[in-house]
Amino acid sequence: MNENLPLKIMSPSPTDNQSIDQLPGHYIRRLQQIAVAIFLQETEAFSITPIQFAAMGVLDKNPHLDQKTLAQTIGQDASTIGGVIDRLEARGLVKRSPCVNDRRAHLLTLTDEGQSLVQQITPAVLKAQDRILEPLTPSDHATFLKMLDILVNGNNELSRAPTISHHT
Amino acid sequence: MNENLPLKIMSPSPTDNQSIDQLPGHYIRRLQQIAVAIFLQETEAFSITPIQFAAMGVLDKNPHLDQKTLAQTIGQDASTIGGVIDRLEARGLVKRSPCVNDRRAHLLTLTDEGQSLVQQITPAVLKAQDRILEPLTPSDHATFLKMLDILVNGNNELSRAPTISHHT
DNA sequence: TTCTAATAGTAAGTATACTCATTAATTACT
DNA sequence: AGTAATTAATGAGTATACTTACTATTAGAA
Repeated sequence: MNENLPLKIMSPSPTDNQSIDQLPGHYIRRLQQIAVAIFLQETEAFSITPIQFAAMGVLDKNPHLDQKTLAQTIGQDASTIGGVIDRLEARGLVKRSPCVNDRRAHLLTLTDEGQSLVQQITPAVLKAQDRILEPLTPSDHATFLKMLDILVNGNNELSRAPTISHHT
Repeated sequence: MNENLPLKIMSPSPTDNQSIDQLPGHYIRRLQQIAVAIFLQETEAFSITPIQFAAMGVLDKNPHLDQKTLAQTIGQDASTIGGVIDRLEARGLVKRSPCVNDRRAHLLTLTDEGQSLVQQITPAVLKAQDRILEPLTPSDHATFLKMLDILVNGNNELSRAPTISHHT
């Protein structure tokens, strides 16, 4: 009869269904969306994405890094980082230079403009991080970060782009 | 002199730099990558993505949902869900039918094949969720999920695709 | 009731994030 | 030394995930 009524008219909250709401994967995805949204809000004036900032932050501390090592450092696929660097290079924030020791590799360095941008944007990035955790009590911040660390490092080898380990 | 040496030769661990490792946003992104990787591993035989499963799971419990409501339910943008449904429809798992009450809207329903797939894949999905949390002690599972819930719901309005609330 | 505002869905554009395949260069092995 | 295996980077292809703009439709207000 009312077969073609949109459900929201009959039931205002399809979120009542349990299967989605209880899956950690779903919450993790939502939190990631929110973290990105907050980051973009706080850094709006700079037109920078979280990944672009992560890449520039690593290059700021480690100039002359090759793309592969940069990708591993921030937990990224080699072919993803290529596009990220393309965009940063197009904006004049990063420079690719040939590596004399390995002519396959390109070494990456921040330009002066790139270094300046990292300095300018850092306070906004830190504020974004605070805002993400704000709903938790201060004492829970450390607990949550600790658990994130355990989960990421405990599952590290399962990721498609495992972060470099020290092999001590 | 060694200006063009790749850094990994000079220093085996660019991950030593602190700025990235301490940012919760970075850890959240890494955990999301890992959660997707585990999901895809466990459900490999079905060629389904986390978002596709989330959409089908909601439609399984709530047939005749319109796209907008579905998108809000799983915390997704309206234009993203269009492509997701396109792909599910192309595989014959979901059917779009016109809504007689609102000719702008399309109502979504799982096909028999879609329902069957949800049933078949659910155990693998649940196993994937367990694997994500495995590095934590069992008692920490609940704590972590509780914190995720606080963070997601506490920041919900900041997301680009806020989940429907009940307006009680 | 007609004109306007809001809404559902789509489309185009950008940016991750992965896959597999390819190319070029290097390393390892015979 | 010469061949084989490995590696760094790129390119094509797919799938989120967002933006703004656009169309069609509906709802509301003068």
